[in-house]
Amino acid sequence: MNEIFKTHLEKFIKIDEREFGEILKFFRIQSVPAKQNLLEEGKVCRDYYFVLKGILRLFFLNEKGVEQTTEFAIETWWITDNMAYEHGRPSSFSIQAIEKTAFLSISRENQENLLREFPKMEHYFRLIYQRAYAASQMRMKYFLSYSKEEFYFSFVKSYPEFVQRVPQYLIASYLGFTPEYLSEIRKRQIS
Amino acid sequence: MNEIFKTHLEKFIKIDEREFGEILKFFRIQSVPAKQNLLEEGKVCRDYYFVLKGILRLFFLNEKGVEQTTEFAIETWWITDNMAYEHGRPSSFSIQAIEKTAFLSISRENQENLLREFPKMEHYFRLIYQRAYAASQMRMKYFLSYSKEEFYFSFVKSYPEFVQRVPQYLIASYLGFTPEYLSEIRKRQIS
DNA sequence: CGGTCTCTTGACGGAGTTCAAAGCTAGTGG
DNA sequence: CCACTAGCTTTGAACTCCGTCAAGAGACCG
Repeated sequence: MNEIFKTHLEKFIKIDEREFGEILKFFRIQSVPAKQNLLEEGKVCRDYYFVLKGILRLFFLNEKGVEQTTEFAIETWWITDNMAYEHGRPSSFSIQAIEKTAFLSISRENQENLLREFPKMEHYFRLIYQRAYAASQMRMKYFLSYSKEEFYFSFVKSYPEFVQRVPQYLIASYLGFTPEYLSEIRKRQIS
Repeated sequence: MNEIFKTHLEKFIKIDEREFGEILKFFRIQSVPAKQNLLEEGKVCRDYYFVLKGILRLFFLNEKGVEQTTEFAIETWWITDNMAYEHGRPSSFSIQAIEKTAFLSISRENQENLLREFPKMEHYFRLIYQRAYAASQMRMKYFLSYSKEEFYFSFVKSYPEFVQRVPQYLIASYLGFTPEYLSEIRKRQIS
């Protein structure tokens, strides 16, 4: 399972077996069943998660008490409440497994030590954050430029795997509208 | 003017006068009047911008030909089309000065060389991207949890300086609605 | 003081929400 | 392997937030 992480790292940095072993020591490997929470809104956010197998989602409860999903993470994606993680503060989000999920986790202290000891990991994380930020910048663009209907179809086209693996009401939530409206959109397309 | 950059850097890394001089060589310093573009949609995005004095905005033309602003940058903020910058591709956005603006710019090749030569700058940029990503994650949360009216008032509260310095129609655009509706919201509040 | 850019007003329409109920599907235990 | 149940998806009707359009009122600049 750890091989997934090694293969992923090698896309960004050169790394040998011994080094990888040293790096792994900073992480914990865990596995949770579907529906289980890794982090709960209001609790201090200590860890950053890397998905090895499965899907996680990030969400919060809006004022009506409805869960609002804002991010998914599949294999080789990182996920956390970054603001809370960085400042060691209570989280504004919860994180939950959608499928049975295996993942690595690293605490902020461990991450700091890791980056100090392995400058190539500083390089790696700089690239990871840079890409994550670039992706979220584009997401905001799509969000503002498309109608909800166009937004849904562009999402399906870009991430067909999500539509397979994630229930529709979560996709609707992620895209910022109701499951009822998503159902209506889909009906239009089929006919 | 360069002192602004040095003071900013010192919040993240230790740096002496000689080193700062070396680092500065990777940048160009420029100044543009209000309304001038630094980057135009469709043209290759080569530079990353750091605002010393003034305000920049990032925007694109939607299908109706209306400018949609998605980001502002004031003093000590970085701004670019990150996706295009990273891949050296044509930009999906334009960047324009709102006020007369002085800024530093660095090309991607220069940034790569800078980070290779000064590992502490790799550390600096890792932190910058991490924060930018965390902020955009929270922005998405606000975007999805608030009504347009609440979103406007929370924005005014968090960034009063923007409301002072930026015309209302740009703020409306940034928040994802029309200047007419913003006007209506403001009328409600006053009465 | 003229002209252009920005902000306000109001009438109307439509995209998307809400609520309630029925139809499906998949997982679970017997 | 079937039956039951809980959770997910679909339907439809009423409603509302917000966009569109068009016109007027300020404000700022040369």
